[in-house]
Amino acid sequence: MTDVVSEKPRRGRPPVSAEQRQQQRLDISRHAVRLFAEQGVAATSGEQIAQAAGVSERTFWRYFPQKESCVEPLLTKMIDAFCAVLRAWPPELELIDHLRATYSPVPDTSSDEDVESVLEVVRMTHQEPALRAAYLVLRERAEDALADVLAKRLDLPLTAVEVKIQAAAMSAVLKVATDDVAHASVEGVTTEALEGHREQMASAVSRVLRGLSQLR
Amino acid sequence: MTDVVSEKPRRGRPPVSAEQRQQQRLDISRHAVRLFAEQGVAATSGEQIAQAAGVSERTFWRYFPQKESCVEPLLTKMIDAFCAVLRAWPPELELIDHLRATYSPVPDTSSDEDVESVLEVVRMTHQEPALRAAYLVLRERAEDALADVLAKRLDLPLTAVEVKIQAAAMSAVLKVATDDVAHASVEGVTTEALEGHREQMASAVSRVLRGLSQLR
DNA sequence: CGATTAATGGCACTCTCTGCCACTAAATGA
DNA sequence: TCATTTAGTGGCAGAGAGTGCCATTAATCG
Repeated sequence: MTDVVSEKPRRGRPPVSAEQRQQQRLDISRHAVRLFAEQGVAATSGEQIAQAAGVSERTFWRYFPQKESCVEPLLTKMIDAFCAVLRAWPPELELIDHLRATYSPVPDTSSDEDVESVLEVVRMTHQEPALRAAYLVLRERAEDALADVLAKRLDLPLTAVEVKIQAAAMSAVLKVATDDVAHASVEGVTTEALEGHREQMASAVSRVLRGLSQLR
Repeated sequence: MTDVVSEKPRRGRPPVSAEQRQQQRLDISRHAVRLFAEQGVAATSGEQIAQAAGVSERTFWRYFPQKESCVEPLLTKMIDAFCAVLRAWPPELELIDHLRATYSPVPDTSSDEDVESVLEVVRMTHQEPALRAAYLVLRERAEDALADVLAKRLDLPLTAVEVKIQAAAMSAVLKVATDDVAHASVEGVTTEALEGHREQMASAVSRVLRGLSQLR
C-alpha cells in the first residue's frame, strides 16, 4: 500500500552487476562463435561451448536459453553502436550529414577487436538457418529502438503507423548494407569497405526517409 | 557425359506430386496452428500434432523439420498471394494503382477459408518468440521473390544493391501493414479492415519506391 | 505376378533445454 | 567470528526435439 520503491534493507549476496553479466555473456559468445565458424552450428554442442568457456553446461544454458542466442552479444554490439549514433542525432542536422560525420562502424576507435567476428557472424547467418532466424529477431528488436528515436523526432506516438513504417524501412536498408559490407570483407576488413558501407547506408537511409516523409 | 536431362525410363512408384505434398503439409499445418493457439507452442508436442493430423510422429518430422515450420504453409499462402499480384503488375501502370485495382488480401474470392487462421498466426508471432523467428525467415524468403520482380522491372541484375534495398524496404512496409491488419482483426475480419490494409500498404509502398527511385 | 522405387511407421539414439536440489560465494548483523 | 540471508553454480534426472536406420506397405511397370 504505502511504499513502492522504498524498502531497501538488502541482506544477502548482491546480484552481479548487469555489466559483469554482459561481460560474461560476451566471453562465452566469443568461444561459441569461434566453434560455430570452425565446425558449423549443428555440430557444436552446448556441452562443447560450455567447456570451451570454462563453465558448466548448466550455467551455459542459464546464460543462453537457446544455443543460437550465443551470437547475440556480438551482434548487439554492432546494432547498439548504430542506435547510439542515431540517438545523438541533433535536431538541426540532416540525417545523412549526421551519419557521414559520426558513424564509423568500428575501426578507428579501435575500441573493438570483435569487428571481424561480428562480420563473420553476419556471413554465417547466410549458411546457417538457425543463426539467420536469431539475427532477424535481433534486428527487429533494434527496429524498436529506431522507432523510439524516430517517434521523438517526428513528435508522434510510438504506435503511429508512420513511425513504424519509417523504422522498418530504415532497418531493412541497414540490413542490406550490413550484409553487403560483411560480404565485401570476407578477406579481411578494409577501411574502404567500411567507408563504402557508411556512404551507402547514409544515402539509402536518406532516400527512404525522403520518400516516406511525404506523409498522408 | 552424354545425357543430362534425358533417361526417363521410370520404373517404380512415382513420387507424389508437389501439389499433393503441399496439401498434406497444409492439412497438418491447420491442426498445428489450432493447437498452438489453444495451448501455446511450447506446450504442444510434435507427437500431439502428429496424432491430431493422423500421421505418425516420424512422418510429421519429415514434413516439418522443425516444429515452428508448421506455420509456414499458412503464412506462405498470404505471401504468395501478394507476390502473384506483384508479378502481374503491368509495366505501364503505377504500382499504387495496380495494387488498388488488384490486391485483395483474400476475402471476396472466398477461395480461402484460412484468412482467420493466417491472421491468428501473425498475431501469435507477437507472443511466441519461436514463431516470430520462423515468420521473419519466411518474410525474408518473400523478399527474394520481391527482388526478382523489381529486378525485372528496373532492368537490373538481382544482385544490384538498389534492387535489394527496394525489396527490403517494400517488404518491411508490408510487414508493418500486415501486423496492423492482424491486430485490427482480433475480433474477426471485416471488409473495412482489409480495405484499409490495402490502402495503407499501397500508399506506403508507393512512397517508399518514390523515395528510392531517385537512384545514385 | 515379380521387380522397382516411394512413402510411411517404429525404434533407438543424441542433443537441447528445464526443474530441482545441494553447494559455494558474498554480503549483513549480532 | 559466526549465523543468516540471498545469489550464483554445478550435478542429475527427465521431457521433448529431431535424426538415422530398417522393416513394411503402396504404387507403378513389364
